This record gives sequence, C-alpha cells and structure tokens, in this order.
Amino acid sequence: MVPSSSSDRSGVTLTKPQQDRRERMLHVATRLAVEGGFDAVQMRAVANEAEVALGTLYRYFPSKEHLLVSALRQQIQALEQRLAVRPAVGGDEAARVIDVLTRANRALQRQHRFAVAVIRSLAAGDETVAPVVREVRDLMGGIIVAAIDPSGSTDGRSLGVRERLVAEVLEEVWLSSLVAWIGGVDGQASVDRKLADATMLMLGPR
Amino acid sequence: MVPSSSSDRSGVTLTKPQQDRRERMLHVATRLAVEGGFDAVQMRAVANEAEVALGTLYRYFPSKEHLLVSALRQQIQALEQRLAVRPAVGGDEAARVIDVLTRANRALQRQHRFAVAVIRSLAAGDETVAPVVREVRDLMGGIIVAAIDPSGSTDGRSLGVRERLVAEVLEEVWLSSLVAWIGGVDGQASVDRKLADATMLMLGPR
DNA sequence: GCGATTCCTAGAACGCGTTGCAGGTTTCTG
DNA sequence: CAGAAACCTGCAACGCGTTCTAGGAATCGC
Repeated sequence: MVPSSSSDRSGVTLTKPQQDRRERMLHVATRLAVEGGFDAVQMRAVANEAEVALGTLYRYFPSKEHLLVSALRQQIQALEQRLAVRPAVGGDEAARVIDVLTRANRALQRQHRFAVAVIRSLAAGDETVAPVVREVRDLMGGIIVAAIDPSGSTDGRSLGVRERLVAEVLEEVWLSSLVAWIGGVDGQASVDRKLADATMLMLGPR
Repeated sequence: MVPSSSSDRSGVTLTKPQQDRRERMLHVATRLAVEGGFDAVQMRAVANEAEVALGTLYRYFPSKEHLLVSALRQQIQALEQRLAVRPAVGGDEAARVIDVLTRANRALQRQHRFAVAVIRSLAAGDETVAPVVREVRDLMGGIIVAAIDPSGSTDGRSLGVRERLVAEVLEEVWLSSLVAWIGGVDGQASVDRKLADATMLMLGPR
C-alpha cells in the first residue's frame, strides 16, 4: 500500500491548503450532485460554495466531467475500504461476486441523481478525463478480482487467466447496465439482475 | 415486417415533405458528426444546412442527444439490412457472434468522431431519449440473437433462456467497451478482444 | 530578505444548447 | 371553400461551461 497519501494526485504533491481546497471542491460537487444531479453541479456554484475562484476550480479539475469522475473515484475508494473491513460473503466465487456488486449498486441506487451525474461523465468520452476514468475502472476491477479470490494475494498473481477475464467482463456489464439504468431504459432492479446473470453464465455451473 | 415505413416514428405518420425534412436533418447531423465529432454537430449548423428553422429541428428531435442517437439508429438499421443479405459466417455460435460483432465494430471504428458523438449521446442518461436508446439496444440485441440462431425463427421463440441471456450480456459488453474506446481508456483493438473474450467465456468450451 | 515564479481571486466575455415569440404557410375539418 | 388548427420560419434571449485578463498573495531559490 502507498505510504500516506490517501487522496493522491498523479505525480505532484499538494500542500496542505491545496489538499483542503481540493477536498472542499470534491465535497461540494458530491453534495450538489446528490441533491440535484448533473445540472445542479454548476461550476460557478461549486467554486462559490467551496470558497474558491472559478479559475482555481478549473486548475484542479479541467472540466465538469473531470470533477465528477474524480468525485466518483473518491466514493469507490471509500467502498473499497469498507470492503477491506467487511469482505464479501458467500461460499463460492459466484456468490461472493454477486454480493459485492450488489452492495456497490445499492450505494449508487440510493442516490439516483448522483449516479446519473457521474456515470454520464464517465461515458462522456472526454480524452482529458481518460486517466481518471481508467483509475475508476481499475478500482472497480480490483474489487471484483478481490471478490473472486479473497485469498489476499494482493497482486492477484495467483489468479488464472480465466478469472481475470471474467472480472473484466463483469466490469463492462456493471458500467453498461448502470448506463441503461440512469438513462431510464431499465429499472434499477435489472442492474442487479444483469450482473447476477452474467456472473452465473461465467462462473456458475453450466 | 412492417408495411412500408422504413424510417418509422412511434405512432404518428409523417407527410412526404416531413419525411424529407427529417431525412435531411439526420443526414446533415451524421455528416457533421463524421467530419468533426460531437462538437461539430451544432444545432444551428444542422438547422441551416438542412434548410430548416431551428425550432423545427427541435420539434423533430427534442435535444442534440436525441438527434445523434436517432442517427445511430439509422446506421444500425442499415447494418441489420446488410446482415440480412450476407449473414454471419462460422460454424458454431461463438464464431458467428464474434464475426457479427467485429463487423459492427469496424463500421464504427472507421469513423471515430461519429462513434464518440453517438456513444456519448447514448450514455448521456437523458430521460427523453430513452425510447430511442431502447430501440438501438433492441436492434443490437436482435442482431446478436440472429447470429446465435440464424435458423430464421424471427421471433426467437426457439431460443433457449441461456442464449437470450448471453445475447443480453454481449450487448452490455459491446456498449461498455465502446465507451472505454471512445474515452481513450482502451485502444480500438480491445473492443474486439473484449467481445471475443466474453463470447468465448459464455459460448465457448470451458 | 528579496526577486522570481507560481498560485489564487474577481470578474468579464465568448460559444452553443435550448426556449420563446410573432408572424406566415400548409393541412385538416365540415 | 372558409375557418381552425397544426406546422414552419426567423430571430431574439437566457443559462451555463469554458476561457481569458489583470492584479494581489503565497512560495521558492539563493
């Protein structure tokens, strides 16, 4: 595990007041997203409420999407910590994976507006957000891998090729069914169902 | 097959000049998206080049996302037609599915800018676009199902539950890996690879 | 401690999606 | 064919993401 930096940035280290500012901006963005969704996260509003100039906000997060995906990353990191404390339950691989993914979904589904805002940003296809998107996906992939193999081999070296691929596919299904949900194409129950189906198709008995 | 309407709208029938207008708007939107991507599809520009008032454009397509997803629907319908003429090749289910999905991807990958624009719109989560998004997903699902079972039983009544679920999962993987591609998270080759992996995991030999 | 550099603030300004409005034109109804 | 209704046009106006500028504040190198 990395020494002390919990909300790390790539490369550069931030001074204390800078970490504070960054934290405030993310916090305000999260709150506004929870309360009013994508449209309510207005850059001017975030800057004002975080007591920061608009230009500063843009210096830390070069776009609205970047800001929102960063907020999601924070949430998923929190989820990861909770899972480290209370790992997935269940006898076999499939049960554990379904348990973990269902728990992850509940967190999002409790906050539809927030989910819409961040998932939309995740899928916006802005090139400059790519690094953060990759982090989010890696984080989620790691969570799934950990559910498949909770033996604690941190680097996952012990995992077979097949298991790694299964985790990858599940990650895709996760994102995509969330997209279908936030778009009103599917109900929120079908996110869980699709993930369970996919899991059983790949890990369950034929 | 439905009588004569090829570019149908839900319920209402359009007069000839209206169909023409609709066609022009979609055509211009597609061209602008191919040439310059999401940002180049400006509502004023589309209206001007399609020789239509801005208000009229909004009457037909209540948002930019709606317009772009409709353009995608048109393309996928075209793909469906091509596939009807020249069905998927390959001995077993897995090979046929991979063939079809690879072909579908090539069409998109040849036009990165268009792909970014439409996929982004597909995932924007705008509730008013939901009906069109559903159509796109159903269309794609149908294409996959047809690849699994090319026996021609149009309604798919002969298909087992498992096959239906596999098609659903593949549809999710398709969208999600496209999202990863347009976001610059993955290279374009990995879209094909992920789809092939998922297909083999579910339809191939264990 | 002091100049240089980087960071932060306040706010104006631009571009584009979206909406609203005042008329003219086409299409429906009887 | 007359009147009504729906549709279309041209254009002004609003809101918000993003960029830019000018100047003050903090930080770094020596």
